Amino acid sequence: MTGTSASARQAGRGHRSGRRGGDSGTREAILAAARARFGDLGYDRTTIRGIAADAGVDAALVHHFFGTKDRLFVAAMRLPLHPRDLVEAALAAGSGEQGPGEHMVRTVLGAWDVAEMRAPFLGLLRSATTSEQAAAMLREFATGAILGRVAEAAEQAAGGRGRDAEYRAALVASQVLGLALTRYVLKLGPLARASDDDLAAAIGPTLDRYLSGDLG
Amino acid sequence: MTGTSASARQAGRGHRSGRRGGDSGTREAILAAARARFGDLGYDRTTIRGIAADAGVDAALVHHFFGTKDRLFVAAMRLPLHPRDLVEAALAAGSGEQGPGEHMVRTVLGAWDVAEMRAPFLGLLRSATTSEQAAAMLREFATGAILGRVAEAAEQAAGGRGRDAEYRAALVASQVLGLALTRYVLKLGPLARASDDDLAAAIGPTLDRYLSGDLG
DNA sequence: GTCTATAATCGGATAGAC
DNA sequence: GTCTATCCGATTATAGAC
Repeated sequence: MTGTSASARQAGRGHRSGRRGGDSGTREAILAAARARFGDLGYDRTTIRGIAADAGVDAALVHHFFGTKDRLFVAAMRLPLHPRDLVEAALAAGSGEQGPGEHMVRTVLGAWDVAEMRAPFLGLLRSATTSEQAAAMLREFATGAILGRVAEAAEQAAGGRGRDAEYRAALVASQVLGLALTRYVLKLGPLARASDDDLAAAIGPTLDRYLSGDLG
Repeated sequence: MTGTSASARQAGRGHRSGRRGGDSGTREAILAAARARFGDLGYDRTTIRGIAADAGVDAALVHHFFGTKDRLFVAAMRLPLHPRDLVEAALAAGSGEQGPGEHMVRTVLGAWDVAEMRAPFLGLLRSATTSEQAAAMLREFATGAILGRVAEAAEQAAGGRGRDAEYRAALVASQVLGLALTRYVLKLGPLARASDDDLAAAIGPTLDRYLSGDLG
């Protein structure tokens, strides 16, 4: 569906120019195919054979490179960015013109638009509901990515009530993951159709309140 | 995990008293075991053989009663209540003392506390990320259950902007499903620990705003 | 590095005896 | 209604030849 069958050549190692002793590009092709398959189908329904077919190689080769399916999953779901850097990068851009929450929603939506990010996100979300391993990865990413934002918000906002920071971060995660689930996985019509602007305007204030507002 | 192995006798048919010609209780035992397994593991990781073992019967009997795994899933995920009735029932209780959103959060949390509801919810949520069939069922339930609430809210609130009702309902669904995902499936610490009161106070106003507030 | 076997399970589904 | 026996397909993973 995300059709990246046999592209993505010349990934690493700046050595000379010809092919090195142990790099023909197939490893990257397998990784790309795995990302796409895990993203579309989740862990359970993705097969090594299917990945190998997409990459145009034999199934045994996948094992040769990555060992088990578990290890391949971890390698394929690795993001090109560290969670914290994702937030930091988005944070540097346009700070101040709008509420932090609105900016955060735009950042999230922007990340989902990049193929190299969307596939891992989808794969993690689709697999986390049945695989404890995937759940742990998503948990770590969600809290790791959001806690940084929360720390900053708590810094400039509250004076005393900064110790429910983790609770506030979790509330943000619930809304952000809920949006991802309903918009990209469940594909609820109204949310799938909505523009980034509309969603930012609608959900941004919610995050602002979770981050630093009065929670009753 | 939800241990209901061989209970739940005498479910239907008010005929006389002795066992009828085609009802020995095993059918209900299979259904109960299926509910528990689908809820804990999702569709893919649940096996007919495992369900049969839990119910204390042979695997062939499961097929005899329900045919295919798909049909068994549908039967097991059927709620004891119609979505609309769920909202209506919760609506009738305490209306007026608090915001509609806060009441809605309490209703949802209350439903998740009842075993006969939690298992289907979990099963639907766990399976919807990889099965289009399950996704359709969850989609239908989520929108069906929430649209009634929205209709009522739109009635007493807005005068003109009542035609983005489906968009508002979808926003509510995103937060409610996000809460379910993070609290019951992902088990994010702060959300799993939080009390019903705290969650209602924190999330209720969000729903109120989605239902009838200004969305930018 | 790459592929051909092949091992070892496991899962859904069916036929048919009792 | 219930179980035994079985078919058939698919999957992960490994050993080893080229």
